[in-house]
Amino acid sequence: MGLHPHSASCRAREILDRVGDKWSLMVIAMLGERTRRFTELKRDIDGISQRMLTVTLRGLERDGIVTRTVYPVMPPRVEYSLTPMGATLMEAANTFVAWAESHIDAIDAARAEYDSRAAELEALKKTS
Amino acid sequence: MGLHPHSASCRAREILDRVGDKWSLMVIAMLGERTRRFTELKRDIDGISQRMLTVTLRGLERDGIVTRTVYPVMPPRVEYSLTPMGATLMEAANTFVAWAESHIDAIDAARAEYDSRAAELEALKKTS
DNA sequence: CGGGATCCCGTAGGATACTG
DNA sequence: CAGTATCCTACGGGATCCCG
Repeated sequence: MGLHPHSASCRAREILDRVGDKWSLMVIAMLGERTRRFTELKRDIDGISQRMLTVTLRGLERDGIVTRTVYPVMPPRVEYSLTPMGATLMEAANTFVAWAESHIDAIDAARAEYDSRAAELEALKKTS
Repeated sequence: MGLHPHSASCRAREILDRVGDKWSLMVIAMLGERTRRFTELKRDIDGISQRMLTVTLRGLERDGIVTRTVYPVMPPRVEYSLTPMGATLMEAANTFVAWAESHIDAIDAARAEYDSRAAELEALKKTS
C-alpha cells in the first residue's frame, strides 16, 4: 500500500485535510505529552485563538483522535487527551516530522540556490 | 527528535505547508511512478488547473523535491521528475498514507457516532 | 505545448464581545 | 474556565485569456 496516485489522494487526502491544517498536529503533539485542559493548551500553543482551538479540538474529537472529559464543577474543568488511535497517529506523524527535521537544511539550501538563480535570470533580462 | 511540541511545529510546519496543500502530494505520487510532462500531469491529476499545477511544481522545484528539464524544441517539451530527496519524501509520506488507509474505517465510524450523538442532544433541546 | 497575467470568489481563520 | 456567536479580512485556488 502507499502513495500510488489513486488511492493516496482520494481518502488519505481527507485525513491530511484534518491533520494537515494549521493547528491539529500541534494539538496532537501537546496531548501526546500528557492530558491537558483547554486553557493550558491555549496558553502553550503559541498564537492559537480560542475559536481555532475549539474548532480543532472538536474536529479531532469527532474523528476519534482525542477525548473530551467534562467535570461538572464550578468553575468548569475540561480535559483533553489522545485516544489510542490518536497515539498511533502521532507516531505516524513522527516519521514525517523526522523527515522534515533531517531535510530542512537541504531544503533551505535548495531554496537559496533557486532564488539566487532566479535573481540572476532577472538581471539578464535588463541587459537584453 | 519527533513530534515534541516545540521542534515539531516550528520548522516541520513549513514542510507540511508545502506538502500538505491540495495538490503537492498528488504530484509527488505521480512523479514517483515515473517522469512526466506538464500536460500529462495535468491530464492525469483530476481537477487540477494549469495555474495550480504550475504553482505546485514551482514550489516543489524550489525546495529541491522535483527537477524541471526543458528541451528547447518546437513545440516545447518539459519533463518533471522527483529528485533523490523527493523520493525519500515520498517514502516518508507513505508511512502517513498507510496510517490513513488502515484507520479510515475507524475514523468514519467515530464520525458517524459523534454525529448521531450530536443529533440526539439536539433533539433533547427541543423537548426541554 | 507549457506556461504567465488577471480577475474573482469562497473560506480558513483572526479579533472581539458575550455567556453558563 | 471553557466555550459560543459575529464580524471581517487575507489568501488559496478556479476560470479565462494571451503568448513564445
